[in-house]
Amino acid sequence: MLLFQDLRKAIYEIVNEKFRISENDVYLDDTGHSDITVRIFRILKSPDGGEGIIDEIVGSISGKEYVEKAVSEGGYINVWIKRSYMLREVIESIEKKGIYPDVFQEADRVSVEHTSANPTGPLHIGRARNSIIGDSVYRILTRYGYRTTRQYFVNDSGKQMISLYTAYIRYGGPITIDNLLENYQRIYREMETDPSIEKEIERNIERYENADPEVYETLRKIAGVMLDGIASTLKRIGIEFDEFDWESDLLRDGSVKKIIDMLQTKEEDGARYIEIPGKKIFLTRKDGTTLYFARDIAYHLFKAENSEWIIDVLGEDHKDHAKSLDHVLKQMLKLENRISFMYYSFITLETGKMSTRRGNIVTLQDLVDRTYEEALKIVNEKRPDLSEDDRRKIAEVIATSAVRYSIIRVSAPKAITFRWDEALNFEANSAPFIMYSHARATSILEKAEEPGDKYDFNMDPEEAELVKAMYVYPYYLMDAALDLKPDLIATYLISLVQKFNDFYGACRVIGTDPMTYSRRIRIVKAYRQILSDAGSLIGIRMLDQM
RNA sequence: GGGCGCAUGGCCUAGCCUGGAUAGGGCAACAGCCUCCUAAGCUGUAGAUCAGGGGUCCAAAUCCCCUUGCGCCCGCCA
Repeated sequence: MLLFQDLRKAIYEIVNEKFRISENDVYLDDTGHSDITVRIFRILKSPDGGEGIIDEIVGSISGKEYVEKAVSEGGYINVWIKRSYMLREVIESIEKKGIYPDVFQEADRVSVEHTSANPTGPLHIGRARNSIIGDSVYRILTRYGYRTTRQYFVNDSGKQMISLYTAYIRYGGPITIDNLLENYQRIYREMETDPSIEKEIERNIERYENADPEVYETLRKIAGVMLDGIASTLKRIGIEFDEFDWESDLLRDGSVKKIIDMLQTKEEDGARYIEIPGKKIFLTRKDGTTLYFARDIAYHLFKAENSEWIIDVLGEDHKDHAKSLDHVLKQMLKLENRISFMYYSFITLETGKMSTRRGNIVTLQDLVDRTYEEALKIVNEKRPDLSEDDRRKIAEVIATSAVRYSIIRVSAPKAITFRWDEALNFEANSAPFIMYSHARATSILEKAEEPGDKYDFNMDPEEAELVKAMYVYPYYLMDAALDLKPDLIATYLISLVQKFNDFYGACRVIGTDPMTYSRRIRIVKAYRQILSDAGSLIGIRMLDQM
């Protein structure tokens, strides 16, 4: 089986044999000039290049069985791949293996750590960007053939968490998300005028690190309730974890202490720190309690035991932290695992930054709920023929897919200003736009009879374009996986759906002659399969009707 | 003050790493398309000094430098 990337490589080698070029000079063209373009400015300019050699190269490329034609135009050789070849590759893979492509297989184990939000309150949409990016990366790498583990590092021993605990002790009330959150916001307000609170928190940190069972048990219970809230909201949009790794476990089994002893620490007022180029990094406070950096080193060494490739999804505020961490792990501790940090910019509201402590947040829960209400309204309008239960189920799938799509479609380094009207737009460039085409494709197949075994390749232009868009899927999958760019899948999906919509408008399936019918049914089946495959990578669930 | 990131039609966004053929989409606007597989769709019109300036190159949205604006960081917080 030759995928697009194999063809590209083969053509590169043909050209490179005659004249040294860069691999980047052979690329997927999406401007309509060709399928694969070879840039030959360098050859034309060269004294030993020129027309003769170009003709020879064009001749060799034309000779390949999958090449429709190759022509030199201006500074390019435009290569067209046979659509029949593309169609056969896609259809055979799907009919024989049930999936396209089926060739990816990687030996390495990958740890994807994402979310890892302090369980001090419900997840807001800024934090949810972390989860959505992380889960998409997990899905893409898994599809690409890696053995992946999703990990959440639960901070139950930092100052914020102890503050939450201290607030609970001071103000009481039930251990519920609402009450704990109210207490948490209250303690930060009162801390401003009452310095004794700070002291109380410090004492509790010390008690916690010294495994005072009273503090430990209550705090784990509090963290558990908060974490359950976060986890169940995430589960609603299809995000789950393989492991919840608790900071306090690393504290209790001595691994944090071991790390601190291993490093060449210096002291200042009893606080231990290390020096890396340009800065001091404190690992402990003067009272001996540990700091996040120390615990994070221990955590990364823990992850490194089971994964060759460690991926952290982090907010842009963690860039310096991660850079220092990377230095310590690789330079000082000689860790050889591959480590990738993915950064994303924040989501802000039109009214400004979000803050759990101050309470001005849009939670993921709010967003999904409101998106669901909006989706339900539209489904009720469009499909009064369906049962209420069906309409609710459809609205739920639309809402969860739409929320994920609206966040993943923007590349990670770009800041997002959240606007309700944009979040609730279900037209083109949204998950419902993608899902709708799946429902239409399904509808055709439901009405259709089984086609014959034979089909021909006399495709209309819109069919041929759709076939190319499907054939090229592995190429985008590869880029998204290796460059860690889940947003590429969103871009790909939209272009694929647009090609299907063109096909749908221009080409009848049902009621055509047997050979055409047989081919088009196969195309629609393949499309449906590839669409839900690619959609699932970014958490879009397909519906058979909507 | 130092560091990192971002800037593309009224609005949102792709392309930038790896420089090359008319800068792709979408929203909003305007004009059309349902006796035909779901109109959450499709077709067309209009709209862009690719933040500004300089440089490198046969060729710059893309690479380099400067400037401006915005976001983030510079804790014995995480």
